[in-house]
Amino acid sequence: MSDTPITVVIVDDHQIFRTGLRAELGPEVDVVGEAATVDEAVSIIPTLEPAVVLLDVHLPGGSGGGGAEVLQRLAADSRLSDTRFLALSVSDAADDVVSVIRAGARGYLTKTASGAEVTQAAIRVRDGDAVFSPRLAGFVLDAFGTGGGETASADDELDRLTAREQEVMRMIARGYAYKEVAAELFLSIKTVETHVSSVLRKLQLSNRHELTAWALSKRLL
Amino acid sequence: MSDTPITVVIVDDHQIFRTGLRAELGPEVDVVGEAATVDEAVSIIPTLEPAVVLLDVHLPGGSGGGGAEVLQRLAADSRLSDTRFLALSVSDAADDVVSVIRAGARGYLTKTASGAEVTQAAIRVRDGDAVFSPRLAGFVLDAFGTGGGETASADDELDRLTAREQEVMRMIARGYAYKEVAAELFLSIKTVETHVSSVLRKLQLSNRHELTAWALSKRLL
DNA sequence: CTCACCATCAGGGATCACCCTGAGCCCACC
DNA sequence: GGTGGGCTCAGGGTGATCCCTGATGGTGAG
Repeated sequence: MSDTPITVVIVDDHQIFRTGLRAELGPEVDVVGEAATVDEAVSIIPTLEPAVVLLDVHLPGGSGGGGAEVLQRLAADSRLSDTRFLALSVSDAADDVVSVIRAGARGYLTKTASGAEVTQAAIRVRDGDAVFSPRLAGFVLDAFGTGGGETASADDELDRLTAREQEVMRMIARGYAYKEVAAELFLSIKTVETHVSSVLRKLQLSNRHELTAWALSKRLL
Repeated sequence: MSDTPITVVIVDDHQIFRTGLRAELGPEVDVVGEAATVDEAVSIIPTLEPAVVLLDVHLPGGSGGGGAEVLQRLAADSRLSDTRFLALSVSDAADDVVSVIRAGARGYLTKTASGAEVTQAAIRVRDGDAVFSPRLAGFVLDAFGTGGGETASADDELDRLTAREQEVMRMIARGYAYKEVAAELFLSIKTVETHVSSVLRKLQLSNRHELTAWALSKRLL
């Protein structure tokens, strides 16, 4: 515990929530920046080098990966070796928790938490603890406890897709026609076809309906 | 538009959000009370008689009915004949919107709205307008708009499908190929095609992906 | 009985989905 | 400077999807 405030960046797409969080956080923390989208977060966090990032799980922007995408895209940044991420979400859905924790978050609070609770959680995360909302604690132990060392399997398949493939995959899984994807991403239909074929082959699926089911099961939509 | 501020009650289970909303709302509104649960809301709103209630759709307490339950339990209260309800939610799910609007809310904003937008919406709702987030507007018109007095109910479209058409529709919406449906129901592929065409025409949809989305929105899968 | 509606199926055509091969470009890595 | 991978696009093909027209037989209402 140092005497200087903990520097914090708030990442949330709701302006009202960001304002409320700023007001509710105690003097132990110093909000040095805010971001409302995945891209904004990826842009400002490395320059601000905060001690803790309060990260909303459901975020617009980027390629649709939400808070987990922020973690993935910043994972390799050496400037952030001392930065901890604390996930905040209205959701207590198992898959949301698992994906963001797998991506590197050190804690997970639901937005029912008070400002004081978030403040204390930020302090504990800064000091290396992992913090979870009480009713998630047991569940988290279930999900990670038995699994020993490697988690591997879950995002393994997704990681084998390139960035462009993931982008196309999400739209196809949502039911967009090839021509719609092409128009949206400024590609030719043939390029979209190529990406879709790659995705289906890599995931060992045979059509877009199986892809939709797969994406739903992985909470990618 | 009067010169006196609009009296407002905020109903939301997140303290941080309530604080943020208070801070972001403009001087045109005067927050006279807050509630965090269904029961609290039902208790305080009749005594405060606010002009507008900003009502979260997902609320704890009561019998689990969320914001819609608040509306139902206060519907008969004569003290609230001049009180308007404006729903706020992180969700833009069709069912959430429909249920709370049916229960009597005069508008629906997603929590991505800024404080200024909420302020303006509160003013318009107080003046009798209905206010919806832009991307919900079209959808709401679809669900309620064309029908004058009657909402014509959700099952109306479904009832227009024959038994066989519904059977085929469910399988198509689940992603079955025509030949698979044909094999499962002991029909020729051509018959399946006919039924699918009828379904799409009756529901004014253009392909199986829209059908899947439609069926999901109606919870038929 | 007639008429409307439903379920069944066919032919034919337009479009879309998916696959395979091949190719040019850029960029990072060795 | 070659080598590999990712992104882009094309041609050509097969099967699936969707629409339109048209036909048969059954069934219940008037």
